[in-house]
Amino acid sequence: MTAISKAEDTRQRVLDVAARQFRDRGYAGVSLRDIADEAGLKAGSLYYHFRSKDEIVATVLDIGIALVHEAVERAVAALPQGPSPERLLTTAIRQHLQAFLAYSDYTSANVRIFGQLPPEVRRANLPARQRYEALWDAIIDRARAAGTVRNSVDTATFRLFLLGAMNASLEWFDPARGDVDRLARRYADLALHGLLGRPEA
Amino acid sequence: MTAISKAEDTRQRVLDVAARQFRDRGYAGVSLRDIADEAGLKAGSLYYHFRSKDEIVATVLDIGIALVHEAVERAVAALPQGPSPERLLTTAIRQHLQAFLAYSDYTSANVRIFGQLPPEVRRANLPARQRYEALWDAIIDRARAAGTVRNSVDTATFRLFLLGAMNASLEWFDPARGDVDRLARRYADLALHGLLGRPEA
DNA sequence: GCAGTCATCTAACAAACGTTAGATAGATTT
DNA sequence: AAATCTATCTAACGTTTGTTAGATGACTGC
Repeated sequence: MTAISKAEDTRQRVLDVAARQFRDRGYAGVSLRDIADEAGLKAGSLYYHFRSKDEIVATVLDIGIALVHEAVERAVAALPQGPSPERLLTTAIRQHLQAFLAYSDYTSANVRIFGQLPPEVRRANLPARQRYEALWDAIIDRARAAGTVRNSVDTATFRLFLLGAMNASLEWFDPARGDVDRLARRYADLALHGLLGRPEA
Repeated sequence: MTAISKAEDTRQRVLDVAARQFRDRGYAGVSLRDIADEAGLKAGSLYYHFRSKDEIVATVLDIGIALVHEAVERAVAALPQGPSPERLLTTAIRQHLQAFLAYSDYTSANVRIFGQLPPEVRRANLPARQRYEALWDAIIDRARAAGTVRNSVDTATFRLFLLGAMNASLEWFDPARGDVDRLARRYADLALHGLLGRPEA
């Protein structure tokens, strides 16, 4: 049995509760007493684990990005050499959606409340965001190198378009009632071929 | 000169200020004193114009949806008879993005803070949301009737995909520095033909 | 010039906020 | 058994919250 200290256990429970409450009611809409209540301790005790409310939300943000980043990076690295653009992007899309929706309390902090946080908190998490964007740009450019990507499509534009579409699934998709894999197949198909398929001349 | 009552003028100013502050700091992160300060009156005076803070945010939500709904509906109705799917969807996408970004303080309330609002406020605005979704489904189905839409693509899935991608532009696109029309052309191209264009057999 | 409506103000309310200091009980180490 | 460390609690702090009641001065219609 691995020795998990009581503090670490409590800390994790606090973060889980905080992430879910931030998602539902926003950063300012959740008080430390709300979090403490549901995590089974008193508001003052939170300060044994975190220096401030800002530090709690910053930790939630970091965890959310890290989980998705690792999942996508690992899956793409595990592909056989020289995958087709379809295979490469379908894999990245599936992994993003799976991780994103599996840890949706944490990831939704990044989507829903990032823009409402104190500037210092935002600033601290920007590097992690930019690294994840860079990962996607690299994936898209790798697909482009295989030759079948349309030249008229800009990498950053496509990345913003695709991540926007995927991240919005947080607002309506319920993994308990729908099949994430099927969603991923449909979104990959749309991202790669669009509503119509072949463009006109 | 049309006689705009002083009350109506103040009311509009309050809504403008409230929308922008909600966007930046969330619903609970903005106090009535914050709004009153920037609108040039005292917190208590807000109650001459609105019954509660909830009513202010509900009004902001309504305005945001109504502006975009009307813009898209009007532009689609003004198209010549029997437009091609490309023309129809490109027009709808352009209008959505133009209105969405032009009134971004109001529309971002719908995207950013809707999920964090008290359930009664959410419930009151659901019908307007559903009507806008129905408008898009009608547009997509009309394109489908023209025959060139791929059968494998589901209407609701495409609508969620596309609206998600477009609405995310709120988080990064600055109309003062970029060309909304160009963004619309690129997004329409991606939505219709994807990254690759023609799907494989 | 008077009455009434309009739009705003001041001042207060109880409740809730993030945060801190110091006490406390159980576990671990000496 | 004593001393230390760990994790939590209680109780309070000053500030801010949404909201209300009643006063106030400026316009409007007569």
